[in-house]
Amino acid sequence: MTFDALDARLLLLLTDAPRLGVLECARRLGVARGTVQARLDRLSADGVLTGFPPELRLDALGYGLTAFAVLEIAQGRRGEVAEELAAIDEVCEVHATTGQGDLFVRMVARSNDDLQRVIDEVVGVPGVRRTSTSIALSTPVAPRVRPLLERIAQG
Amino acid sequence: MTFDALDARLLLLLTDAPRLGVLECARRLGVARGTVQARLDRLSADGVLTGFPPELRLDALGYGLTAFAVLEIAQGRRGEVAEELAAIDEVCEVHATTGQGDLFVRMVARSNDDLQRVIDEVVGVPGVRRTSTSIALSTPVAPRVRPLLERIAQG
DNA sequence: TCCCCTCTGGGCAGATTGTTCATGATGATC
DNA sequence: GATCATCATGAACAATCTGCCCAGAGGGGA
Repeated sequence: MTFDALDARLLLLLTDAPRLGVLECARRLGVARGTVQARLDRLSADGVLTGFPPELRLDALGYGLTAFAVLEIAQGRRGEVAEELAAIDEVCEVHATTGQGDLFVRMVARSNDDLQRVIDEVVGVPGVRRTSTSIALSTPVAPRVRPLLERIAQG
Repeated sequence: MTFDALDARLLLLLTDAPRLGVLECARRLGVARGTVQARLDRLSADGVLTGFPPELRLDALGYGLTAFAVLEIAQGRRGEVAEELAAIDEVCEVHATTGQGDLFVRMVARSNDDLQRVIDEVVGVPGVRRTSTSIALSTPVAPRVRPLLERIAQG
């Protein structure tokens, strides 16, 4: 499985203008249309490119608050707890981590009251021992992959 | 600015099949093509829908390790530190938070050695006081918005 | 040298896009 | 109750793009 500069340039292009057609991509990259099609197919087949999910500004949707929680889990109940967390709509991301905590959770909410409710729900999951939460005040660097792609593209 | 069930259903549809054409969306939603077009335009104009970035599996790209760091920052140097962090390619996300730490960082790396290097780079940013890092062992819930959309769509 | 793989450039029929228009339905305003 | 603005519909148009096919060229490895 290879990933060359052309792949990276293609993905960068699609990052900037994701609903671009194959033909237009080919033009901008200076390659044949079939090449772009083949690359996209291959990237998908290899599992590198898993999709183009819509990127939403949750705050514009009413979910203006983001909070993080570190959960300490009772012995051997991690999987079970993770499942319960996944069932909570406002839980947007869960990682199992090394270190002080066992699970790391990102969640969103509409208001302070709403956040209180979500947090209660999260820490109320059976198997959760100790928790510590903090609220995101701002996001200096929003989730991104661009720099890595640019490096591969020899930007 | 409104966001109704149709908008949510449209976005869900695009979540599942992002490179779907407008016409096909219209068919599946059972509405006229112009309606879908208008909705997409409006969502973009309103800033709710900011794009369709390609979703990559970084591990398939060689970046198999994800780590989190909580940084305590020297008084009044948060902005400055955030800028420095943004300049590090492997830093994929930074949040300013309340609570024990001041900045929360997500980063990726190719290997343990590589991670060591990245961490050194991060904690070496001038203005960073104390740090604590942990490695993501698994990701039970990958970043998602789906449940919230489904709720709005009255799923 | 030969083989394999990829990229290229072309062509084809069929589908899709952006756009515009007139027509209803809905709901708010006066 | 009448009027107006807003939004969805369905249809039409030319232009473009898609998926698919093919033959040929070039580079790398056996």
